[in-house]
Formats: sequence, structure tokens, C-alpha cells
Amino acid sequence: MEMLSARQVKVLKAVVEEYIHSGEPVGSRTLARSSHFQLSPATLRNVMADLEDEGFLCQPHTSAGRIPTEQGFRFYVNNLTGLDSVSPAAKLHVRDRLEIVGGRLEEVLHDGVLTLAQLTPYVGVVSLPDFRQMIIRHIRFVRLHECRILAVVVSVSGAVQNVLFDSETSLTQDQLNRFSNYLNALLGELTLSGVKRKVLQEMANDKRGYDELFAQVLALSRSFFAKDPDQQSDVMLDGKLNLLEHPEFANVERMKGIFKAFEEKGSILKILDGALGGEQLRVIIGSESCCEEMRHCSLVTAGYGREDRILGRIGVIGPTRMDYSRIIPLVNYIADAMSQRLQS
Amino acid sequence: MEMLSARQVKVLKAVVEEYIHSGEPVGSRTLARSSHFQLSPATLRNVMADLEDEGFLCQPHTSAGRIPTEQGFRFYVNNLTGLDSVSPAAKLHVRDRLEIVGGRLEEVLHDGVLTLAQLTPYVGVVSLPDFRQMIIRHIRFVRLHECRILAVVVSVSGAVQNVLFDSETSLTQDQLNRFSNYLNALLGELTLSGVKRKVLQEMANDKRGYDELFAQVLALSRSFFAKDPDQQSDVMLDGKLNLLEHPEFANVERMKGIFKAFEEKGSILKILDGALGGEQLRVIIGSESCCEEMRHCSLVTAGYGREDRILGRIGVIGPTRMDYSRIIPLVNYIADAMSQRLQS
DNA sequence: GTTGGCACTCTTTGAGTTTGAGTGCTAGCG
DNA sequence: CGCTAGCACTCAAACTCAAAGAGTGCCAAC
Repeated sequence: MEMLSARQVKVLKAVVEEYIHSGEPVGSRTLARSSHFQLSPATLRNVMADLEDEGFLCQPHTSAGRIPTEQGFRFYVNNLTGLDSVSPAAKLHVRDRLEIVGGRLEEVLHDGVLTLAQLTPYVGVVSLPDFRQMIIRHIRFVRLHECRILAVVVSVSGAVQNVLFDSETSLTQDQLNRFSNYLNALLGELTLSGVKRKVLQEMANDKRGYDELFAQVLALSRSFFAKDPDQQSDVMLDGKLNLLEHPEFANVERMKGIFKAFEEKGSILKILDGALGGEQLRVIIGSESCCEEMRHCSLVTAGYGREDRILGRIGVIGPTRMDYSRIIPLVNYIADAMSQRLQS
Repeated sequence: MEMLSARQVKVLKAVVEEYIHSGEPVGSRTLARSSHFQLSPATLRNVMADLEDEGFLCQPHTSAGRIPTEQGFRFYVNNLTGLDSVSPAAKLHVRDRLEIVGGRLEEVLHDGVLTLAQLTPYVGVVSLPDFRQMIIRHIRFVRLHECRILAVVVSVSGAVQNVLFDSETSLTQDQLNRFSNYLNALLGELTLSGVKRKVLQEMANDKRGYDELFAQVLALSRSFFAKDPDQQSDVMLDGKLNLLEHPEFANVERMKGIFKAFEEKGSILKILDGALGGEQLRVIIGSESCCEEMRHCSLVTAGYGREDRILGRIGVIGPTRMDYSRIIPLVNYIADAMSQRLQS
């Protein structure tokens, strides 16, 4: 890729912003008029032709204006200077909502996507942490029926997960209570997979096999872990309807594709957490998501979590023609606010 | 409404079925050709004109064929004879899926809507039972943090509900276990609201105030019931995308309205459970739902539950032009199968 | 009561035309 | 050498117009 001249950069930026604003291909005349260039349309045409050669712009058809290519958007986003700051009203909105909501992880996350869907014309999205990697506060067993047992697993961040499984022998609730106590005493700062590993390890070298209670706890744990809460992580979406307001999605076919991608959340999850490098902010533009249906969408996401550990990502999905300079700071702000909320 | 002659009924039925099949307004010629009437188009025109006067048919514009009005569909549905029987393949599908799925209420219901969404080109819908009216098997309390407590409520039909609340005093898990045991011993065949009523009653006439443990259980229960799991009932939907395949929803505006109704599930719930008369089968056609957005949709639902008590309704949402004679038996079949599954 | 015929209505389709926005190119200016 | 004005060209969108096709209503005849 060639180095762009200062003027080219300025023109590209103007084209992108005008296009984000209007949604129409932008021509040399509009650009000359609306913008504060002291250049004639003819000159701008030359510059734009160069930018097209370099792959930053393209034309839907010969007699139309230019629209940015993905590469154009990418350049624009990478060289974004002077981001908008989050409006005080939005800040208030975010804070207010977070005040009200209870401390359970799911509630906080749900509140986050809801807020994003309200403050932007896009879809709010958040990936739930992989439960197996969360640090467990405790596990309780509830006897449902004969051997049928419900395990209630609570993480330190307040996520609650129910896991249904069968034990090998019928146990009373009293026994289960004792087992719970015993097991909880064992868990230090462990993740669910950590506990699993520890339990399996202990079983392998049964040097403590003489301890009756311990053996029983292990047996139960094995049944429990066999079930493996393999729903792993998940995503929440909100504001899908927002997308319908955008002219680029008036096309029913395109809409169908996107909604299909939303329905099977796996693909969204893959995009969100794929290559979990853990950068704080991430912008995925169009086909960069490697998801055919999401070709016309962009994602702006930020990691949330406790201290240095990123638990998941929250952000928005919208058309590639997204108001990046407003959205990026907003997503960052909400991710920060949520992280703080989870800290407490 | 005038009495219809046998011939009028036959023509109306033919028009409805042809329209359900093709989606196009049906004209006198097609009707004369496709159907096994021994009548000329001209005669059929006369009959159809009469049916239009009576309000059973209408014309989109003068030079088009006729389409059934809601009244026409209503008559058709009410006088449906010779319903299709459920195909063996569909029966197998339903049974197979129900075999696999676990016994938890939510799982069974979710499986039901999923199956409907797969077997029909419509949206599967089910209303979850009002939790407050379900008979409780037991309640467990789990200490999350200081006064913060998680109640796990399990119904006899296997529904599990988590309720988060704060107790007035800090309690240990051991205390909570004892309280759980005590409370569970109390619950007979009671619903959650029944338990609530009983607890409040006992508190009022505190003739047993001397019993320390009992007093504490009551105090905790009060905190718990203050929280009141007021999410009450809820609906699950599946297969929303199916609707996009129907030509009548190619219109983006109309689609938007329907999806909006889906998003705020309250309105769907109201349609489903509204006037919970408890008929086994119910067909709601177009504006009969009294929901503006659902004007172009029909619902076919059947009640499911245990023995004589209807817990909720399951069925499909589709265009008014729905294949009623196939859908009605299918919905009935699935509701029955689910009820049986819940029985066991 | 039923039917054939006919005039009429209205949508749909496609071809042809116009309009307008926008481009590329070139010659000329400072 | 960079910038600009002008001009020819392109193409999509909008519009008009006519023809085709589906269907109706009505009337007279069987």
C-alpha cells in the first residue's frame, strides 16, 4: 500500500464522514461544497481517482459518487484522531442504570447491552464469560428426585449457573449438604476447570482413599463434572430491531442472513471471542469477521472484566457505515463502567 | 350473518384452500379449472359475488380474484372437517426429541417450540406457566454473601427458578439448610402463592411465636416473598426466521411491526393467555388478537399441562394464510405429547 | 338456474425517453 | 507543475406510454 499524502488523507476522511452521515455515494461536487476544502470539484475528482486506484474508495457504478471500501474504513478507523467524547447525558444514563441493577453478572451484562441498544441505533452485544474459567465461590447440591441432582454453582463475580445431573447412588439432602460444605472448603481461588482437574487428580492417586466422606464427595463430583456445563460461553443481543431502521438493510435477503447469524449465536461468539488476543478495543469491519452473513456489518467491542483478566467483550453490531467516532468512546465507556461494577 | 347454502360453503372452502396453497387472489377461472366443480366460471362468479356481499371474501382491486376475509377464514376453521392426520414422520420426530430431552420443564417446553419451528414454516411459541401457580416441591436457600441469598425453587413438574434476595440478618449456610428443611416439611401440595399466603397467615396469628426456629424461618420467608418472583410467566419463541420466507412478510414495514411484538413478549403473552378460558385448542385469526402488529398473523395454540390443569399454551404464529388443516392436528399432537412427558 | 359473450377495469410488464448526477479527459491558466 | 474550467460521456432512476393479461359484472339466451 502506497503512502498517502496529507491531502489524500484529508479527502478520504471527508468522504468517509460524509458517507457515514448521508449513506449516499459522495460525489466531487458535494464534497467541494460541503467541506471546507479550497479545491474545485475537478481537483477532488483527481484525488478521489487516485484513492480509488489505491483501493480506498470505489464506485457502485460509473456515474455515481464514491463510497469507502473496507480498506477505506479501516484506514479511517486506524487513523481516527479527535474521537468524540461521550455525552454527559449518555454517561448519566449508563451510571443510572448500573446503579439500579442487582449485582448478578448476567444482570449487569444484560443491562450493558440494553443500554447500548438504547443509546445507539445498532445492536448491543456481549459475550458471557466462559463459565469453566470463572473463579468459583461455591457449589451447592439440591436433591430433586432420587438420584437427580441440581448443582447451583456461584462464581465470585456473582454468576449463577444451574447444572442438572444424576448421581450414581441415591442421596439424602442432608448428605448433599455435607458434601457441599466439604467441597466448598476445598475450593480456593479455583476455576471450575481447576476444581475438576483437582478432583480428578485426587481420585487418581487415592492415597486418601481411607477417608469415607472424601471418597463420596469425589464420586459425586465425578458425576457432576461428567455432565460438564458445556454451554461454555454464550452471547446476549439486544436491539436487533434497530438494524431495520438502516437503509442498507431494507433488503429482505440481506436482513435474513444477518438475523440467521444472530439466531445461531455460535458464529457471533466466534467473531467476538475469536483470537481472544485481549486488546481492550477491537473494531471489526465487514468481511474481516470472516462471516459471510456479516459481510455488511461492523463490530466495535471492548473487553470487560476484573482487573487484568478480560472475562468477555461488549459492544455493538451495525452497518459498516457506522458512526465510529461516537461509538468507539461509548463502547469503551460502558465496558469500563461495567468492569468497575463487577469489581465491587 | 345469513345462512350459507351448501354450494356456497363448498365454494368458500375451495377458495380458502386454493388461497392458502397459492397465496394469490383466486379467480373464477382457476377455481373452475382446478377444482372438481361442474360449474362454469360465470356461475362461480355469481356465487363468489354473493360470498363477497356476505363478507366472506374480498377483492384487493376490481380486476383481481378474491381472497378470504378474516370472517371467511373463521368460517373455514370453524367448519373444518376432515383434518389431516399428523404424518408418521412428524410423530416420530416429536417422540424422538422428547425422549432425548431432560425432564426439566423449561427443556421440555423449549423442545416443543423448537420442534414446531422445524416441522412448520411458522414460529413456534409457548407460554411458560405462571411460576406462582405451580406446585412447589421444595425450596433451598444458598448463601451468596453476607445477607445476600439465592433461593432455588423447584416445582413438581421440574421447573427450577432462581430468586435472589436479601435477608434482614446475616445467616450461615448451616442455618439456611435447617430453614430449608423446616420449610420443605411444611409445604404440602401448595403453590408458591399458597405458601406465601400460609406464611403470612402464620405470622399474623403468632400463636407459635415461642418457637424460635419457626420464627426465624418465617422472617426469612418474608424477605423472600417480598422479592416475589414477579417475572410471573413468560413466552419462548423459536423460528422467527421462518416468517421471512412468506411472501406476505416481504414488506419490511410489516415485518418490523411483527418483530417488535415478538421482542416485547408481554403482548404475545397477553394474546396467548388472555381470557384463559382453557379450551384445549384455540385459533386466533388476524385482528382477533386485538394486537395491531399481529393483524396479519394467526395463532393456533393448544393447552398443555398435567391432567385437568392447563399450565400454559403451545402453538404457532404464522400468516393468516396458514395451513390450518395440517397445523391444528400437529399442535394438538405436540401439546398432548408434552403433557404426557410432564406427567411422568 | 346456468352459461356464453362482451365490454370494462385495473395491474403488470416492458420498451423508450428524459433527467440529473457524476465521471474522465484535455487544454489552458498562474 | 498543480489547479481548474469545460465538455463529452455514462449510467441509474424516474417517467410515460402502450400492450398484455387476468378478472369482473352484466345481459341475453338456453
